[in-house]
Amino acid sequence: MKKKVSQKDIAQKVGVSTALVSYVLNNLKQGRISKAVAEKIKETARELNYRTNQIARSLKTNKTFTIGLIVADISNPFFSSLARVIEEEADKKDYTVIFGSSDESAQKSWKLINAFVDRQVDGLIIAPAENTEDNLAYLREHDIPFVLIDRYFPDLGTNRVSIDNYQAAYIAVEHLIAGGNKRPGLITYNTTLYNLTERKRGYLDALTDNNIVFEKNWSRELTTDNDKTGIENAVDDLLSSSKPVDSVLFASNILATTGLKYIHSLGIKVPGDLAIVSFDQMDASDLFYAPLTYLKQPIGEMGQAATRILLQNIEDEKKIEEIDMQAMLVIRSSTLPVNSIL
Amino acid sequence: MKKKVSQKDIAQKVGVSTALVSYVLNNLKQGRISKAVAEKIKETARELNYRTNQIARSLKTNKTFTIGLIVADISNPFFSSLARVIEEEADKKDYTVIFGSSDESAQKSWKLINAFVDRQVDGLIIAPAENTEDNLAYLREHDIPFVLIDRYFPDLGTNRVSIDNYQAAYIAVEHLIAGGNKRPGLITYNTTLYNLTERKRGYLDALTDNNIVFEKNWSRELTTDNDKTGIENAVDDLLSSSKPVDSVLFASNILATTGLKYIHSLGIKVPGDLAIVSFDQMDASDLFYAPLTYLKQPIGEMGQAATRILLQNIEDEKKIEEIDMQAMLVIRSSTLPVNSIL
DNA sequence: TAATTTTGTTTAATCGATTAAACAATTGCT
DNA sequence: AGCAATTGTTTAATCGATTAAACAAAATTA
Repeated sequence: MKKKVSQKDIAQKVGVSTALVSYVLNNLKQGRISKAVAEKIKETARELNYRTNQIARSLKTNKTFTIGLIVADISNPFFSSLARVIEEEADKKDYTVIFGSSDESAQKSWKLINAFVDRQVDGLIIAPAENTEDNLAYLREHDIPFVLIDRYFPDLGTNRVSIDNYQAAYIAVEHLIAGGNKRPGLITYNTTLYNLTERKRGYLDALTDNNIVFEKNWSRELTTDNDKTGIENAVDDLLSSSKPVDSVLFASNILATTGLKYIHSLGIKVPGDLAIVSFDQMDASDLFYAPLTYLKQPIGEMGQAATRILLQNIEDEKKIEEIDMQAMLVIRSSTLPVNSIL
Repeated sequence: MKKKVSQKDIAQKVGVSTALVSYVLNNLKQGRISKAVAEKIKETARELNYRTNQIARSLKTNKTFTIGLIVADISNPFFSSLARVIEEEADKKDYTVIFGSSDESAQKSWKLINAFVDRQVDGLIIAPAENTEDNLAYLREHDIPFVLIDRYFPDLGTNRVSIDNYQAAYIAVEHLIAGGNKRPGLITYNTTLYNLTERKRGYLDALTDNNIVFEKNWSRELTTDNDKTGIENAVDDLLSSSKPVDSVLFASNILATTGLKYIHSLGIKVPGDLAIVSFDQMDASDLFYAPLTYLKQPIGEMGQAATRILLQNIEDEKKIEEIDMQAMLVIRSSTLPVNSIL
């Protein structure tokens, strides 16, 4: 095997010190170095296929040009789309991304953060799991820049990029009500994650503001592991009460996909028997006979903003940015007004 | 901010040399070190919240416990699912994954490989783009272990994990023919990537072996950028000839999703007017009135195998493994026999 | 011409860990 | 007691780059 070429090798071949090699390859000390020597060094570097050892450089410069990305699950299309955008934005500034999935577990989260910090990442983009405030406090104490994405802790005042989930859920439910639905249900997760509590709050307030009295069995909160039977039971619950819901808001793409498959298998007519709105884009529903009305998150902009903020924090200013974006309600057949159906 | 704690800090506090600290923290020189000192060092490390600087360690040990993952597009569910598995397997052995999307471009691929190698990754898992044989030759020359996934170059004899694409396409087309279809079409990519040429070969051979003479306008090859109009035109082409196809095999999940949406919008009945088989699992079609018959790749096992082989190659043996797995034909309504429909 | 600047390059410390080799102090053996 | 083996710890080199500071030679200035 070809063993790795170091600056020392170049220095020896050209007959100069390694300092000079370093200066030339980094275009430093511009006015000082003789053009001839500089050229010879560059040429030799090319010739030997020299590549700088980033590990060595990082040790000295204390900069790795690497950022860590922690999401709940990289195989979830929402997060993998974010990852794609983040990767691209990072790449533009020559940063590389290392990633990990927390599975919504505070413990895994902590493990990942440590693994990344041990690797001296320059910063992190995190979709934080529940009860990970201490993780963030740790990062803060150690002056490691980070940006939260999707969820956040309103009390912490950290960098963050998210949508206004209250508002999103609110308009979704208003839309359902406007369409003639009198008993909108909610299927969400049992969690204190802010994005989801906000979704629930938006749902409840939309009911109240429209003079609808919320009934306890209109809503179900599931474990975050997206257990299929759990979701199916929740659907059953909402539909089997004596006064079943006439519409549902699903609080995530996975809930909606799984729930919809089940609803479909039960032969329930959408939107006739049940109107449906979901969070997040999903290919899955484009082919359903009644494409779902959904809340579209601006994933591209979120990823770009998060990366921009992180890199700014890394490179210089320590200004904290809290960015709220708007989700867009994309109206399709799954919520066609009840009247227009009959 | 709390500045970082090094072994030196521990050494000073305890009053010993850094060598001793290193030995203790790595559980080396077991019999030699006095229990008391060892305990004190460990305790002080805990107390100071010491974390080892992996960059420094890597420089010395020439090992980063990092692997690079290069796929065509991390936001493609096929690849993000693979990524998830790889991440988990890697994590079990304390490896971290850095990733990048090549967009099927040899140039981006090369850029990514260099970025990763500069960061001294211990190895790579790659879904190689077209014309990247030289990239792989480079890795080989430099003794950097890698495993190809999904696609490979049969002449190179590298580590690889893939399915038998010829066989997969073959059984899919046989299934179409057995169902009464006489003019199966193919929508695939215009590429020399082995997995796709194999799919085409399987398609053609299945026709021949069943005494069906392939006609040129049964198949379309598209650019790998998954351009929507391109896909729609291809569907138009296959369906608009004087003797249109009666069934289609889509060579990827994206082609199938996009194609199916279009077919649906045209009001074409599946499988009545057109039977459909696609490669790869897609939520998207579960909700279609005729769930698609598809070729299911064993993503979990592929990811596990790839990671296992890579780590083995990294840690010791240099044995080359070429693994072919089987895709499973999952038969659903989109290919119900023509007769049973009429 | 002597003193000063400028130009071109080298020296050597450093980043934070690892680790072979050296060393000193005990302990064991005969 | 005398020598070897064992135990406990330190010294110092090293990984590959960066970079402040030193130095020597050439060019400029007075």
